[in-house]
Amino acid sequence: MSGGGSPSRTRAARARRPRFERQLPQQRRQALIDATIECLKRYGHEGLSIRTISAQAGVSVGLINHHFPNKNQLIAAAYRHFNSELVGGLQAAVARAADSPRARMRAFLEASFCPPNLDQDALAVWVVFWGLYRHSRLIQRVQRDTYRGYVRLLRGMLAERLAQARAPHPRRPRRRGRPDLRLAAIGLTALLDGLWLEWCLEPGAFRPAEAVALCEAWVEDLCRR
Amino acid sequence: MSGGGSPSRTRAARARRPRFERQLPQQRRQALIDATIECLKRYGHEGLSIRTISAQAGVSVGLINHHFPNKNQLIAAAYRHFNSELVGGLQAAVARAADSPRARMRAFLEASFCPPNLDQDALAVWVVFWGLYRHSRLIQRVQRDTYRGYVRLLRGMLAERLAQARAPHPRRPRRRGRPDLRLAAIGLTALLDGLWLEWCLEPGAFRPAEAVALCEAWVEDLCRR
DNA sequence: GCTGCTGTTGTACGATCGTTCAACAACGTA
DNA sequence: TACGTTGTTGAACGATCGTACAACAGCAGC
Repeated sequence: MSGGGSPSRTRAARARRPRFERQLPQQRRQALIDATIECLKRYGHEGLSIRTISAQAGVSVGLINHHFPNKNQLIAAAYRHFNSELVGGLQAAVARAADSPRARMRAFLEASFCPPNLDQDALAVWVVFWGLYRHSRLIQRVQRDTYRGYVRLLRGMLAERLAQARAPHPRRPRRRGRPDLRLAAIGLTALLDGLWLEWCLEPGAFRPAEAVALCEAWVEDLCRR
Repeated sequence: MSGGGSPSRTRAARARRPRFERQLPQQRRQALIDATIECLKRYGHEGLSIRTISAQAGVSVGLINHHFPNKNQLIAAAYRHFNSELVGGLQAAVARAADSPRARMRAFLEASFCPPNLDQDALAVWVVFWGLYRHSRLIQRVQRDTYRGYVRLLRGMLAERLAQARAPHPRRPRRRGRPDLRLAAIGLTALLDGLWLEWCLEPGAFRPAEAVALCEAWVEDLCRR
């Protein structure tokens, strides 16, 4: 209606709103990844459809296959992004903390039990990705690539925390039954993940601060052994 | 080919293999539920299709809607069965154990870290169900119905275990910082679930016995406080 | 203002989805 | 042996799925 019917380059024709905006591939790819995660949060596994995602991103159905070879590659890219956001956020929180093993561990735990990590929507996203894990080599590869960074971060902090606890009495004999670092890391990871899972499933069951306290108490017990 | 072309009731006609076997609704329903779980183990979320499930059960596509009003009801029934198998198995293990709080707790833990509960296939099934949780009221209802039994079992055992630990010194004042039963149950559940999850994701990372030991050490620490 | 590239659109296609339903057939009953 | 009940089949329906592709159009460079 509002002008522009003529093909001649009148001022009105030039001023009309473009039907779409071209973007750099990198930006568009990221927008599609964000839309994928948003769809997972809103609709769960059913949100993983080309049409749902493209609608969420405000683009046409054909665009996804222009930027990604197929749907699975988009999902894997979204999983990679989601994972690195988590690990990156935790690393940043640790880096911001005071320069002591105890403070770093606390910062790590508090970041783990805060938004955006402690979020029911986030659990919904994780769970769908986990459900794809067994039958998608792409997802398995992303998992292997990113999980390493998480384990290294947690293990490093636990190691320096335990080392500090022993430091005041360097010649004290190692008590029988002191768990090795490997089992300690396994246990802390389990407690952390389990609490995180429980809270997301039933946010009213306990407060995030209680989860942090439970984890810290666990580490304290380890140090006292 | 092999006889029976004639509609007359010859002996060959009567002896021919029936094209299908009628079953009681209850039996057929259970067979469909079993097939659903088997499909989830084999194909993950993609196994949740009417055709896949009916093929697994060896019946036609139409039969499912004869025994279940729709697909979601079948899935919910499968989830209910899967849950009660778990809780029932754990209860049975506890009932078989010696009559002491410590033995019961150990039996519970060992059953938790044994097949069929400790199983990668089982995790794949759980994860798909969890992915449906947020967007299916049916699944939410089943979860609410069955999870209660699990929590009650675990909480009861932990309560008697902690009570026993206090028993020898009934008049000893309650120490500062002793966690209440509520938080203790939350922590044990988290540790248990987290270890179970970790093992299923990476079965080589630790042995089931180590998981049991970690949980028992955690309970021991609780008792000593 | 024109041209070229390429990001973007939207229709079309075949496959598969959940569900329906008329017809079939197994088997208890008389 | 004939009948009636009802568990069972399998074709068919419309909807939706992922992907392909020809046409369109935004925008930089000349």
